[in-house]
Amino acid sequence: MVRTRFAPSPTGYMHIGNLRTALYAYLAARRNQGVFILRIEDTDQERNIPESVAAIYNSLALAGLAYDEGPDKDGGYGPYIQSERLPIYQEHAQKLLGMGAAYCCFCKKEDRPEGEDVPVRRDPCRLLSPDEIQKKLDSGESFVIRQRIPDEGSTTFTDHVYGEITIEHAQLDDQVLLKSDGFPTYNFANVVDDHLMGITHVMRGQEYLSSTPKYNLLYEAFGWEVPEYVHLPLIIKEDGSKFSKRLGDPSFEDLVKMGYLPAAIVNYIALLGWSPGDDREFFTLAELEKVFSIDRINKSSAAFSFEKLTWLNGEHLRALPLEAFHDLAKAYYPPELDEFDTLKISELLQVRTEKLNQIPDQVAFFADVPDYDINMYVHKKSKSDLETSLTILKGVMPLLADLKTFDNDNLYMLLKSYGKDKGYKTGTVMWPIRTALSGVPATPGGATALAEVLGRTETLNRIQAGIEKLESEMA
RNA sequence: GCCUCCAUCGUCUAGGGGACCAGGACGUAGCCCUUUCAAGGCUAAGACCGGGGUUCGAAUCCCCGUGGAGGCACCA
Repeated sequence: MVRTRFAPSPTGYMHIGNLRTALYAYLAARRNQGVFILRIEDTDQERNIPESVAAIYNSLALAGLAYDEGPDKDGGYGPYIQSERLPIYQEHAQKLLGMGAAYCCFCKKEDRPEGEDVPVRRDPCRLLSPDEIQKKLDSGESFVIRQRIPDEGSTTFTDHVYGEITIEHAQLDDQVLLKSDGFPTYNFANVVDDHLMGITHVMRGQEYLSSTPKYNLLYEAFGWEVPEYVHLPLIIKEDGSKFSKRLGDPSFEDLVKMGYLPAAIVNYIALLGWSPGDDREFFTLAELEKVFSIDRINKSSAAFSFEKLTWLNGEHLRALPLEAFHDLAKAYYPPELDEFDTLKISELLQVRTEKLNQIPDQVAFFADVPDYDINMYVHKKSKSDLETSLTILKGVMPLLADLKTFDNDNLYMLLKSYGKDKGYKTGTVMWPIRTALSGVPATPGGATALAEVLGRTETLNRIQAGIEKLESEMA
């Protein structure tokens, strides 16, 4: 039985790399009919940000990553919040102390050598005699519990992504297991909980690769089975730097606010570091659950491309049923659009929208024709100039007023044959009409589609306004 | 400083000794379609970091170099 977990610490927002770790852990579980667990790692009292727990739940829900066990979903392995498991860590730390695999350290935090190039350190407290330790304990001196790393030898493990890794013990610090405030460190809590919760596959960022032997030493000290490791490559920005909230890089929730569909984001990040092996790129979460496989995860870090995400978002938008797209688009329509058939507008928009938040700009002209330059009537490819525009707008007015059924098909037939009669190519007729109706160079849909949405009255008004503009400004 | 990892088009990637004068996608350019813009179709430019091996044969295996990244906290 495969059991995976997503174990975020509530210290900020859910960034892209976190979400992908969650996604892969989720997919690995689903793919193997396993169990996906959410565990909150709130062991850092200082960095905890209570609101970010809500962000975690929200992001997971948005992404559709449903967990089988978690703080609000007991599966018999709880509690699933580390701050509620303190006695468990205490007990296990004592066990380690008893075995000599750990020791008490009374050094102060400030004693640690400063600087960028900190050498591997063997703590002086290792050498304290039992008497000395007892004396310090009795005097109430604060202390931490450190792991006793063997001086000699090395540890080798096999990672599913990176293969066999060997680290010399001399490279490993005597890391702190239990802090002086009684809280465990990530390193310790993680090992204890992963074992107690029966995690079979530990999925986490590549940054843990070289400290993994410390974890294995702990597993071995307890006599526990070491889990399978799946270390994931980093996600970076296109300039090679890391994502950083400080520099304004968007979180998952930010991306959603920017008009990206959660489904598209999930699809995109699934592809950052993993590929299906064929040329397919469009996947729903349900489809990913069927094809995901750990052994197709890549080793090298991947750059996040907003351009490609935007394209994929467009693909997802277009794949939506019209009604679903409409429901999403509605939120971006200005209130003035209510007088029109917004479903029809959505239909025009769907194939031309890559990001939801571009919609307001795309539809602004429906509410109001902007003040545009008269030269917008000039378009070489359509063989449109000021004179033809004026002539055509005037010539077309009575025909539009008389048209029985004012819809796209009939408008198109009418205007096309008008052009044929007068010796204009269709584009020459359509250009000035579309311009008069919109006042913008690019519109979602052509002249007749816009006219249908605007309706006969508004269409005639706008064309009349166009005629007047041309007449006054051509003089 | 020490340790570990990584290295194919600008970007995401396929490739795991011969099927590769390296395939797909985004982006870019051009053409087609066309009622503007999109969408769609077609085409083009664009990469195996360098050097040594191993082999009949290397993008694929090994070594060295170079470049990049990560780790070395009472942070996770």
